[in-house]
Amino acid sequence: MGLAKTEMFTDLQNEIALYAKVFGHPARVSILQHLFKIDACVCGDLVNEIGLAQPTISQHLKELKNLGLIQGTVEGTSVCYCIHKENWTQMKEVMLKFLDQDLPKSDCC
Amino acid sequence: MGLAKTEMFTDLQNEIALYAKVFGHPARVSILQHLFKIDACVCGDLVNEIGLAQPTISQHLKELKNLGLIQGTVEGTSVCYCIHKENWTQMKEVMLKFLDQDLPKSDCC
DNA sequence: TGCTTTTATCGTAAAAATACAATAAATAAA
DNA sequence: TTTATTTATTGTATTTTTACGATAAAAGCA
Repeated sequence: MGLAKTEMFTDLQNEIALYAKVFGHPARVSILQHLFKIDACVCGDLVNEIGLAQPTISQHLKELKNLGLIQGTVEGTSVCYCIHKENWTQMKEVMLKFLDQDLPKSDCC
Repeated sequence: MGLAKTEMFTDLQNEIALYAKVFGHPARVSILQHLFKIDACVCGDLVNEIGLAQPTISQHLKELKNLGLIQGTVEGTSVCYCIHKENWTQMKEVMLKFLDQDLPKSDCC
């Protein structure tokens, strides 16, 4: 992207945007859905599950890990990933507060 | 961004990603928060409210409108924008279902 | 009609995101 | 130690996003 002028926005606005940006790609949505679905760690089968090259998946996993939404533990030659429960809950609170604002009762335009 | 291979993902995954992408910039988050805050239409003061150039704001508004999250009606020389209530509610349902999935009870990694 | 105000569009420079081949790194197995 | 397996990193071409100056378009006012 071009350079977003983050300094002119509040911390909350930037935080919401950062979370949203990581959900802004279907591959990462897919990875997260898979982690929820299997209800456990994913050890290595993500590349087969999603049809992207291994470096691409690794890059997406890194972004999710950088935001703290998933965690990975080394298990032999492979790495097991799962949802970071605490951080996911914290993210959810922030996003729900943004999405769940009261809509105006009156019709204006 | 580079080209996302949307054809290899489900409609839902692409829909979630599209909504998230539009929230993935603090300026658009700010615009939406302002629309909620004033609980009415915004007619022209968005450029002063947010510190970006007028064409930039116009571009962000267009993206929000393209996704149907806001609507605008012409009012003289200015245009009044507000949240599109039905579409916002629909978007919220999709996003909440994604964010509010059950976390695994067991600690795996 | 001519001028002002407000918003949209066009064009474009700069920066970021995406995808993947090539390669490195790390661990297990032989 | 050598080989195999799995994941991370590097490098890079392509595309998209962002921001804004310049300009057009649309409506009100003089």
